[in-house]
Amino acid sequence: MEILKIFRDEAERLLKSAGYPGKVEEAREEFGDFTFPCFPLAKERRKSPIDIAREIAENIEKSDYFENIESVAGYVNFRISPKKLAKITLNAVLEGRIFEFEKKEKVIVEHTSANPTGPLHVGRTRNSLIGDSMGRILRRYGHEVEIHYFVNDVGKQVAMLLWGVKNIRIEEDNEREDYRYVKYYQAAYKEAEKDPELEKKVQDIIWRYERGDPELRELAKKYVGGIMRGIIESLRRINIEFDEFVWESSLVDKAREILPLLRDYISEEDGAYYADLKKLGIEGKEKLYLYRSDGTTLYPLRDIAYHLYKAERAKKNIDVLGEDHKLHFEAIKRLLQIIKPDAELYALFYSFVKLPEGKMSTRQGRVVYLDDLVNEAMEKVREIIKDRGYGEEELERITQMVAVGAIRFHILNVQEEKPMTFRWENALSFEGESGPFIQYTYARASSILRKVSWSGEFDASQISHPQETRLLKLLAKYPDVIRDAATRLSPYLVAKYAYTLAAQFNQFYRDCPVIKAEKGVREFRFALVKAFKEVIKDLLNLLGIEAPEKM
RNA sequence: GGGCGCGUGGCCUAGCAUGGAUAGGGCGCUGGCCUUCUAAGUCAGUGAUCGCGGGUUCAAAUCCCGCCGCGCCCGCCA
Repeated sequence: MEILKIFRDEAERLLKSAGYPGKVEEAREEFGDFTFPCFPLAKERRKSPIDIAREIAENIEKSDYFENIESVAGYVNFRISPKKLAKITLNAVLEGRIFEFEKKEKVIVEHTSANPTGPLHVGRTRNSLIGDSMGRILRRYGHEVEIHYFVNDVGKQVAMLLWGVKNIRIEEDNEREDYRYVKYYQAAYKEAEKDPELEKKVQDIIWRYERGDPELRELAKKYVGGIMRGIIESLRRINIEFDEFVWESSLVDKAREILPLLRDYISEEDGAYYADLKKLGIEGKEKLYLYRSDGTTLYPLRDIAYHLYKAERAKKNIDVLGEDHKLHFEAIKRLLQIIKPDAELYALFYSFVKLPEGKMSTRQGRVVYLDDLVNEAMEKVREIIKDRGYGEEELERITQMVAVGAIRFHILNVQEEKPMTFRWENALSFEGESGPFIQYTYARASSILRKVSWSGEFDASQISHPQETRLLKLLAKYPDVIRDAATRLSPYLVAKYAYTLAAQFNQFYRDCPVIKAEKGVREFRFALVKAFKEVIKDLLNLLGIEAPEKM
């Protein structure tokens, strides 16, 4: 239910009946809510914009949707009636209608899909958080959403890991599996630097693994499976879960089957096959190899097989991908659509999280692991709330919520394609534009409602304070924000809005006493606080952040 | 070299898709506000040639062209 559209439509209806049909725009607050710039009309009407605006304002019909319509410097400004707004908005929120969107289609969101060669680091986590939040937003928007992780157990990286497991002896301690096994991977790469022959041995592992070599499958089950368990555990700590894990090795046969379907676009070279991207209208690369001359498949082919698998299950597919995948994605999409022309495939690209000293790399051990970030954040939160008289269990619970809130918000609050540099002091900031700020605001609202008993009745005409109106106007934007985030595939829009809304509530909180307000006003404010609480809780949920009643 | 993305106060960031009225926030720094619903809050001050140069327009951070800087991609890796 889009609330502002009701007012926008009314403004445009009034303009039309005044003889000046057109679109209104959002106005800066000091001028009103909607504005109609008259400059473009000046030429055709042979009048100055100022006169046109004045004429409209003088002749326009009155409406109880607007408390004021006036002309200022060539603009016609409309100011929404607070009473009308309060009535529509509060009812929409409190009856839950504001959260309802049209039922849409099935969507698969694939995210993270990190190589299972070691623990998850913060660089990769941006992918996970964007994907997870995107999934939540699409679900809220009415889609039936399924979240996928594509487990890359076939490629060279995993072959390196397995080579390491077989050939390098490492003292294992009691660390979690992902931390234990990554050492084989790192050691194998060190070995590869010294020994150029290793490349061949790894190719042999790839070949045998693809053909289902039992010993290698067994090893992969233990080591790749173990690392995956670690990654899943790390992600679970920050509220991320998946509906389906698709193992790449399970798609090798399917990958071989689809090769002939692409035959018109494929050429052979020494027994290897590649797609001619130029012929497909894709710039940046000529030959995309799909099949090695030794008879093993290459990642692009397996990826097409996977996308075909997904396209058969859902009309719409969204991949969350690092910026390095742009060309690959274009190619995959074209090739997929040759096989299945009605497949709808979209990508949500993001830039890497770097360290001040450069790109994160598991191979080189230059990383900040997600678990370390979570641990640090928890320690810092614990330090802040340890003397607030919470019981042990509650303290741990709040600590966890706030720490995760800080991390998730920090990463989600930036436009996805903007490069990010990880800095501890920023990631662990709990003040200002941060997750804990919003959670704290939620706790304040909860605290008010906890202290009163209220029948649920209220009178919207009791609206009296500008801060009440401001808060309502922002609440009324909720449906537009969700629609934008869902259609533009941009979770950060939700993060920005959540912060703005919380900040607005804090101003209301400062200026408008609720519990001590006189009868009538008090009930109206209860309703407003309750509405804010509902909406901000939903927004936090879309960001994967829990809303603490106390903190 | 070609392609894609990013460039906004000391630092981080919104606005750019759909051009409009003094470019919003946050961090930092300075100074206020707890006898009233949680001070993880709030108020005031500080600080911006919107990378550079042209063009289009009544109007450009926003659109177009050229250039510069940074990142990413251009592999029988994934």
